[in-house]
Order: sequence, then C-alpha cells, then structure tokens
Amino acid sequence: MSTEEDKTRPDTREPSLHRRILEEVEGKILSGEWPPGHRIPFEYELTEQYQCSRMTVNKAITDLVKRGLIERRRKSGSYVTHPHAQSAVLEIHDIRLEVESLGLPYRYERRTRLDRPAKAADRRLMELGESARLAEISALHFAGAQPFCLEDRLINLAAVPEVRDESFDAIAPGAWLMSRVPWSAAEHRIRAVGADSRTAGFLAIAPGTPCLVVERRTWSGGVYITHVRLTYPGEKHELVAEFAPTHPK
Amino acid sequence: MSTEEDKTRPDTREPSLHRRILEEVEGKILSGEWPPGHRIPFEYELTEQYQCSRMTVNKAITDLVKRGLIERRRKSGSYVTHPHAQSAVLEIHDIRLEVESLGLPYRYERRTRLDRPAKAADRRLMELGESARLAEISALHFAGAQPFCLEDRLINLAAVPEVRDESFDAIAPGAWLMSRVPWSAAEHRIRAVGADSRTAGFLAIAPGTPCLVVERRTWSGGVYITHVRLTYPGEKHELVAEFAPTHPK
DNA sequence: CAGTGGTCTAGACCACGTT
DNA sequence: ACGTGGTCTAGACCACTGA
Repeated sequence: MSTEEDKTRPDTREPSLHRRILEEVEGKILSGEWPPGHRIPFEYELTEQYQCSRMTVNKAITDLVKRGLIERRRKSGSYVTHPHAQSAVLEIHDIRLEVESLGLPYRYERRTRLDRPAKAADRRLMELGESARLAEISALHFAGAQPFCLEDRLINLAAVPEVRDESFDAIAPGAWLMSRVPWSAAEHRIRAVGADSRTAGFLAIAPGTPCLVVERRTWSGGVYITHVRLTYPGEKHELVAEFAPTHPK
Repeated sequence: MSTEEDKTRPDTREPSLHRRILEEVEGKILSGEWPPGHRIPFEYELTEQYQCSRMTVNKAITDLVKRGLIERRRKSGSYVTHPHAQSAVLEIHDIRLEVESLGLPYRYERRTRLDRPAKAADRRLMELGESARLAEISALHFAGAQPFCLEDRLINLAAVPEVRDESFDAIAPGAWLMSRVPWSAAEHRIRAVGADSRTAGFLAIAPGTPCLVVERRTWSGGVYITHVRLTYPGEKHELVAEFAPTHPK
C-alpha cells in the first residue's frame, strides 16, 4: 500500500494493472458470468478488490465503456450493456497489399485520366459548389493476369490541386492520396450489382455478372476529397470484417 | 492553479479539459497544420500550455493513440501517424430495426426449421466435432410486401440447447439469440452472388439477379454458436460503414 | 545515460440522477 | 439529500530507447 512499494508493480510483468482489471471484467462479461443488465461492482469496490486507486479502476472501466461493453449511470452504477448492433471493424487496405497478400503478382494499369467540371450528379454526390472541378481517373488493378478490381475515382481539384500535375500512369490514386492528404472521415457503401457493359469489358466478364461494389467517400475537415468506386468481379471476392472484442491493442 | 479553484472549471461548461485538448490536437492534425510525421509537443509542454496536470494531457493523447492519429515513441516524443489502412466501423443491426428505420412495416416469416446432425461441410464451416447436431432455420424478413432478406441459419445445439424448444414461428433467431447468448467474436464475409433458383423463389426475383450476401459466424469463448447467411436481393440494399474520427462519444 | 512516455496514487470537488 | 461516476491534481517511480 505504501507509495514506494506500489510503483514497483510493473516489475512483475503483469502488463499493467488497469489492463488486468479490464481483461478480468471483460472476461466475466464475455463468459456470461455477468450477463447483459448485470450491475458490475462500484468503482470503489473494485478499488478495494484490486488494492488500487480509483483512477486506475476508472481507466479500465472507461475503456470498456468506449468499446460498448458497459454503460454507466450516475448514482446507480455501471451495467453490462445489452448487445444491440453487431459492430465490426472493416479494414480496407491498399489494393496492392490486398492482392499481394493473396500471393499473386500485382499490376496497376491506368486507363483514363481527365480534368473536367463537376456535373450535377457529382456535385450532389460530393457536396460541391457550382464551379467545382474534378479529376476523373479510371484504372484497373490486376492479380496475375486476371483483372482484380476496377477503380473509378473522382478527386476534388480544389482540395488537392497537386493532382493536376499527376498522371497516375505509374502510381494508383489511392496510394498517392493516402500519403499526401490527411483524411478525417470516410463513408463506405457496399452493394451487389450486375456488371454493365463497360464494367464487363474492363473486367473481362459477361454483362450482368454479379459484382461487389464498394463506394467510398472521403473528406477532410468538411471538404470532400475524393469519391471512389471499386468494382470487384464475380462471386470470388469477399470483404472480411472481424469483430474480436477479446484483445484490444 | 490552486486545487480549490481548478475544480470549478466544469462550471464554465467547457465539456472537459482533456476533451478540449483532444479536440484541439485533433483539429491541428486533420487540418494538416500538423502533417503526418510531425512531432506534437511533449506532454510536459502541453501541461504548461493548458495549465493542467500531466494525467489530463496523457488521457487526451492516449485517446488519440487509440484512434490511430498519433503514435508515441519513448524518449523521442509523440508523432502524427501516416495513414495506411482505412478502417471503418460496420454496424450490422437487427433486421427489424433495419427495415423499420426505412419507414416500412416489418414482417417475419419462418419457412423451415429442423434439427439434424452436422454435415461435413457444416463441421468445417463451424469447426465442430463428429457428433455435433445443428438447428437449421430458414426465414424471410419482409419490408412491406417485398421480401427484404432471406436468412439461412445454423445453430450449434450443444452450445445453445434451449433452441430445441423454440420453433422460431414468431421470433427471428437473430433477436432470440442476441438476448440470450453472450457472443465474444464474430466474423463477417460480404460478397456478391447471383441468386440460385431456391433463393430466387424465396425473394421473388429472377435467378441470376445479383444479391448481396452477408455471412456471419459468431462464437463465444471458443465455441461456435451460430452461422447465418443473409441474402439481400437485387441492387437496392446497401451496407453502410462510416469512419468518423472527428467526434467520439 | 538522460529524457520521454507508461503507469500509479491518494486525495479532491462537482454534476447528475435516483430516491 | 445522497451516492455514484466525471474529472482533475501534483506529485512519484519505472521502462524503454534514442543519442
């Protein structure tokens, strides 16, 4: 209990005390020992149980609140939440990495590239003003000899003027933007569509073949940066999203 | 600076000090004022700037580390990260809520329900033993008069024996399970497929119509609970995943 | 080896919601 | 009114790691 002794606790190689508390509470929730609606011990009780200060307990519980496992009610206590929506982390990687992780050789091929005024539909999509101008890029990503993905991208020239000088002959716009523009938010829309004739041509599939389409809008501080539509051919491609509350970083 | 005066700060209705620090630092990162790689001020410097204790600064920065905006290096400082993979939170709601949030009347209709031994394919899918038995349920979710989603579900009877006594005539298995079984992890796989003839019949669409398929495996403490395949017809349905680092809860 | 972040304490006052 | 969580302090020691 004395201040001098407690500080030596990290020597024991327990990762950290607040972390241990977090994991033990999490374990009881996930095992069902503390079911949804159960009131977990008050912070001062955990303080006694773990022989630590309230700040330490509070840190652990706060983390669990952020992860949605617990909700707090003042004066009443902290409760295990009722699961309502499954919330999964969907990682969307650079396409090159996606292909290479399949053990296939990656190739990128730019098809078209032009700067043009935003059409009405674009302005709606990206919330742009009347005079906005866009860079429009279409490109193919290959896995081996097979087309892996068709990329159709619009970039707001006002937000990223350097785009004017970039042909995207050799580098994919996604990777280029990623290293250049800080993005603050993104929205993904995922759906299934039948390939239209243009898509079918690019991807070397029959028109009408089901494709997985991922559309992503990215903005930074209220300004739309880019809109990209990735079309994956056929029934082969899967997006995988894992939810694993067990081990945080 | 005196202890007694500082505690009155919440009166001013600033949400909280660590929150203010977080937002200001975040703002400088997202605006590009502090670009990727930039070393942000040391914690002790922020301590001086905000006239607060190091714990408060530390809390704000720790939050930003968790969100992936900052990485810390001991002895060196804390740096704005280089964005690498877009990581989005995909919320998968209860289907009833999904339909009702569209303003449409929801209806559920169970089609088939049986208990049977696991086939080889099932055992592979759900990592089950030889003698495992499953409940197999197929059901339709309607939005108004239109089929909204076809649900094909397997439930591990060993993990959830109460399923034997539940017909799922009136309640959807997803909602039933959600309120009963704590789940510890889930994996989603999302892909586009053409409707086979069975699916087409259930969903009242032409065979071959592109459908969005979400497959989810859920387990709890190493035991597989359930596998569900949700098939959404046509090109109408979209999964939306938002990434919004701007404003936490 | 020196300086940063990582963790922790033993208090404190306040806001808020239940009673 | 009262008890909970929300926030904050002014210290402290340690681990890690870059110079």
